[in-house]
Amino acid sequence: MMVSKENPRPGGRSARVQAAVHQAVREMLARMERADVTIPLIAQRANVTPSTIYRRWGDLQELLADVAASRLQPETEPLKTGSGRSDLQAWAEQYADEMSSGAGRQMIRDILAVSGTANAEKCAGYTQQQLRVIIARAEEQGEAFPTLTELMDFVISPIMYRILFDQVPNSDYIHGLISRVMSKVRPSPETTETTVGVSGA
Amino acid sequence: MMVSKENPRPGGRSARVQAAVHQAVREMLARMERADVTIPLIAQRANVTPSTIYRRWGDLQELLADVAASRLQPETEPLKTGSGRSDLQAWAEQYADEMSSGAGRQMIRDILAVSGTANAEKCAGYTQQQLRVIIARAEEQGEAFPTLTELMDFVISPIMYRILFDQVPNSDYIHGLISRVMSKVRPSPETTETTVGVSGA
DNA sequence: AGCTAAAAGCAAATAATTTGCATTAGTGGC
DNA sequence: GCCACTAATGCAAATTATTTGCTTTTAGCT
Repeated sequence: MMVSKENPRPGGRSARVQAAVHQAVREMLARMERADVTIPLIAQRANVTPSTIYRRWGDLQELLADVAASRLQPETEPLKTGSGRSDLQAWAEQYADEMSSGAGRQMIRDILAVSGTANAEKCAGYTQQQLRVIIARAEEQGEAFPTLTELMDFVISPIMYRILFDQVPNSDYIHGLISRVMSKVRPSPETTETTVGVSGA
Repeated sequence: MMVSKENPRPGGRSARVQAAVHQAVREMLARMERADVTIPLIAQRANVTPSTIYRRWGDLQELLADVAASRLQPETEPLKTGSGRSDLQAWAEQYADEMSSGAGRQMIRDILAVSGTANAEKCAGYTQQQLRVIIARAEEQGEAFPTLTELMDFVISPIMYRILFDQVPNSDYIHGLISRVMSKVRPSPETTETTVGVSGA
């Protein structure tokens, strides 16, 4: 059988505890200052003993990262808006909005704060999944379209950098990124620049 | 007078305490597991009482972020290698190396982990400072060269994204990014795409 | 030199974290 | 379906980190 590598024993109670703790964290993050969120308080709200949380997650950072990663999982496919390009524009704007909101920003930070990269990779994986859907649709319709690597490098990365280091990217900025990456598409049938591809997976 | 906005009273003792604490943190990060670095231990090594650290920095995360930000300040100008492009290539490779090393990665994470964006902005500011030097040199020699915004968006951002979310960028990858951003230079004298510029500062 | 207040030290009080042991409740064998 | 097995949780004591009121030191100023 093997349900998954994680949770050696995912049956009833463990799952309930995990759900209760996650929900407690989400509620508390919504209702109070993040600095006031502590493991003992979370435990109390989740009707769980603190040592359970310490044993399962280790510390607050890891727990917050775990919760954030699960919240960043997209629940819907990118909207169909008519063309690959406009799908991309609409999706990227929503992505930037969600990520640059106070809550979104904090979730990314929580994910990046822990030393293990598992959550961060999961997060990037979600993004790539969404982009692949858009790419596949565009190609199905015969549109020339950037590769996944190009989109990650020249649309997602600049947006994320600004969110993390600078200021929030607005809609015009995103439009500019997309214009630029689209204009590069199909520069010539066989061409230079195979060096960019590193994508893997 | 007004020495700076920070440190209302930067004279002798405060400065000594700050230096001792910073050095203690650097030494401990070099010598032990980060999970074992605690404020009481830092205080002991710096010959300072823990409450001093708590009052000045608040908590361990803020202290680590402060130390990391000060360590990321570049100490030298980008090397001159002959052309703007090769300056950029050399500098970007070194930047990526430093940032993707275990220590560099951790410093970025420490900086991003705190809610205030002051340290993150400082860090991005350092990068821009270095790039401006390269740009100025290139333009002085009449080379066509990308703008600061273009370099941040299409060279730095992809590198940083990979470091944070994915895997370390290698030299070929960076070369590809630079080729691409250079190939876009001077598409036409007066041109479209004024929408990309948001740089500020 | 002397005054003032910011910064640091000290120690007691509070809160978080760790840990050993007891209990509960999934999982698989029968 | 019952039983044995063991992972996961609960509980409470011990440890460690953090906060806080008060005192002492010392930089900055006149």
